[in-house]
Amino acid sequence: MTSSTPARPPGRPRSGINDVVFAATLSTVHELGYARATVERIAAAAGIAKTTIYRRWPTKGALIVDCLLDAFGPVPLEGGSRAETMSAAIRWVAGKIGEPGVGDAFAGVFSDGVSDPELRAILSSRLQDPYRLALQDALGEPAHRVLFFIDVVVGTLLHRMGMTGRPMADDDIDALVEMVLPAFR
Amino acid sequence: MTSSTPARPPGRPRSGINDVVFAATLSTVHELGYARATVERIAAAAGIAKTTIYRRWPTKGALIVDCLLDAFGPVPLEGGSRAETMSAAIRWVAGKIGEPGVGDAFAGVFSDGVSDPELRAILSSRLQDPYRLALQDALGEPAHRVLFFIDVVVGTLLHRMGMTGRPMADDDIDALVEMVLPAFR
DNA sequence: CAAGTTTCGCTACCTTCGGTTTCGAAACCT
DNA sequence: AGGTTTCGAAACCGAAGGTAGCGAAACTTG
Repeated sequence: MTSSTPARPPGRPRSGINDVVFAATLSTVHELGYARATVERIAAAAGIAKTTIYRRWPTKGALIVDCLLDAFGPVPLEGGSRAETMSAAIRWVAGKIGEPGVGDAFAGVFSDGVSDPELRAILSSRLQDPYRLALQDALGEPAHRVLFFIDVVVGTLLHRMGMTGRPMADDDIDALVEMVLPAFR
Repeated sequence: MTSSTPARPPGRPRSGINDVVFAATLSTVHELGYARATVERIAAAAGIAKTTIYRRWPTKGALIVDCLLDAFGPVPLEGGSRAETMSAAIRWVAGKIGEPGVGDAFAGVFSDGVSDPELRAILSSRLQDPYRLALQDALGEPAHRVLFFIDVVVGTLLHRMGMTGRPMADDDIDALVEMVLPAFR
């Protein structure tokens, strides 16, 4: 059973700072915006060196994606009607995007991906795919329908965030839910 | 009547290169992506000096916005039923975003605006507002409803473009039209 | 305790890019 | 010809992503 207790590798162990870095990332992005939240500033806010960040994440984009994965966590999909499941998912992602720093970081890394195919691949495979698969399973919809659903919901929320700098208000989220549900009845 | 013939100002006149610059911008963005389409490369593609561009547009973002204004032109809103008007507007913007370079440029400048309030103001006032006002007039909807309509349509199209690198396919545009229309009946 | 291994912090550095400055040459009007 | 403005070219600045090198710190194993 040596493989099940994979004896800690030699050398100095990594300090458990991922959570600190994620928190520093969100707060820095929230305070300064995505572009001014440089890796150096994030490192300073986390109380570590910039090189330590680059030792763990290959690029700023990868750091942001991991940070978003940590911030979002799993999508809540407890049983209920299809309409309830979809409504809950929409309100959940809208709430997350409204949390301080999350929406800015999301919109920022999404924007960077527009002109960076490698980042786009990371974004698609690490961030979008897990939720897409969970939704396919919960809703019994084919992949392209779920991708369309994600485009509409996330696209709308990010467009509002990007144009106004603020998350979407609750009554518009209600309108979004009421518009999307009939299309997937 | 001296004011109606505003005697050309003295000095060397500006050469008529705006159209050349716009074309060079779109083709460069299309070939290299938004981030790699540097002002220097755009200028080279247009056969002019970088400083000439900065003499006419204060920032890269302002150049892109003017380029997009030129590329989009006025939204076609000839009379017809509300449904026909909205459907035509959706398909028109989807087609424009699908033109080479336009979608990339739009998504890129939108992304930059996320962390640049000044650019966001330019984007909102010069690009979004004219179309919003035209739609308010044509549809008889209040501002916040038209803004929601724009968030949904443009947000969805840009999210698809940003995640896949390609414009949305026709059948998904059909689904978008069929989802949006009942919400504005 | 000593050797070996890995991570950490720090500093310096490279490259790219947006944007500015400077200057001489060209184009236009009077 | 003289005045005014634009153009192209080149050098330059500052910010930011990302890298390299080094000594010190933190572990494991003998």
